[in-house]
Amino acid sequence: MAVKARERLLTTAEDLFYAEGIRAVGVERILSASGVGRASFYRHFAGKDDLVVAVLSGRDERWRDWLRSTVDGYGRPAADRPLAVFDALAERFARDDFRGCAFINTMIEAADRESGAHQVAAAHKSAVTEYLDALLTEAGRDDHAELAPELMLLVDGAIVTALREGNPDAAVRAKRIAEALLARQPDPREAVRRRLRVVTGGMR
Amino acid sequence: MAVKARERLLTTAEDLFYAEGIRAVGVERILSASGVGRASFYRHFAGKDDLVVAVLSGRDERWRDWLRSTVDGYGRPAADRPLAVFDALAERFARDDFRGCAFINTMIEAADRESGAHQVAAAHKSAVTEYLDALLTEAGRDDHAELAPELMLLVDGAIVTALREGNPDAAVRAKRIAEALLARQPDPREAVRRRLRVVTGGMR
DNA sequence: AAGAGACGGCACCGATCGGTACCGTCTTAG
DNA sequence: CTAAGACGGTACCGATCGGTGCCGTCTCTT
Repeated sequence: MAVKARERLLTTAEDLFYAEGIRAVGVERILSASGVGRASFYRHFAGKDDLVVAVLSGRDERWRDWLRSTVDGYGRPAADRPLAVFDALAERFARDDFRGCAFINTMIEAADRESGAHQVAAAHKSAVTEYLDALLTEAGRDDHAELAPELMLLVDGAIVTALREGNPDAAVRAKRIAEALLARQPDPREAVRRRLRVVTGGMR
Repeated sequence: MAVKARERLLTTAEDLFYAEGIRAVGVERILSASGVGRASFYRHFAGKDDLVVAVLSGRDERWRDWLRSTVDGYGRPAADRPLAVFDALAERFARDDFRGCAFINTMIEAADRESGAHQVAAAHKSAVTEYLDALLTEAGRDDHAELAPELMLLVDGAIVTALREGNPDAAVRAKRIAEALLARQPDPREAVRRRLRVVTGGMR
């Protein structure tokens, strides 16, 4: 066996789900495309839902590894790395099989928030937000806690826009917005609060 | 007949499609929920695809009417109206049946760009972008042509984020980003180009 | 060489998909 | 009052959905 059945199922399903949507792809399609027998499929996975969760979990891990290594690969100083995220996105958007964010797509397709697929997708977005927070912190931004969700909104907006327009322009557009955001004069009241927090650090 | 069958089909289908997704809702569900007979459905619509396009077209028109009248209803000066869009969004996000943007959802669900549903959805987004452009122009922004797609990216980002987080916070977040964006120092080269365009206006 | 486990193929299940045909009823306009 | 048309109900169609069971083969390990 060149490649194990389980692996073939995962990669085939990931490609089909991403390209056409989870609901649009039946088990039969995955079986014939992967060359795996029907019985073997149900030996490896409890059912389609189980496969979906496994596919998304794998993609989550690999996607975040890709982002981290791509941003690191640019070799820019820490201060520039938050913006470099949008350069990485531009690479993604230019791929000819780009079909948006698999996790956003899943949260929209799997309307039920309790479903396993929906929760894996939600967890992915939280993890990426945390990564942005870390990048901002390493860049020395005191306002990282406010900026991270704002950058995340720009990331998701860029992804949806790129999908909608069918070209990668949205990445540079989002980067320009992020530049304006990072250049923003911090709210003076917030700044005072932050300074106080440092001075009284740890006190209660 | 209190309400005509066609109307009941459209409103019922719109609710179900928006709440659960187009693919997730079968014709049978729409029929039983609306109380319309199967034959009557196919008398009014060529098929499910036809119904989907009709539903989306209606929603497109009503959604844009709602946005325009809501923004106008705030009674703010023209200069503040672009930002008021995000106040309107906040109202939408707070509705308990909020499930994101029906058109983004459709473009994601209907992966085929050639499908009627996909194209209606794409046209909706273009129309909203034009509306933003008009608001910015009326606000006296020379850079309206660059700003409109940027605001649109923020709108879509806010919608997706609000859906993801399950609360309306993303609206104020996007508004703060938009404020930073509108306060941005215009690119001096762009400003020169704009000034030139005015001076040589209409010349060729 | 032999046994075990992984595998692909296939038949089959009930449920549901989108869609068609026909029929009796109810409303409405002339 | 009557004829026409809109309507709801139902039976039915082939196709596909997710899922189960069995069977023969192929490949490893011992």
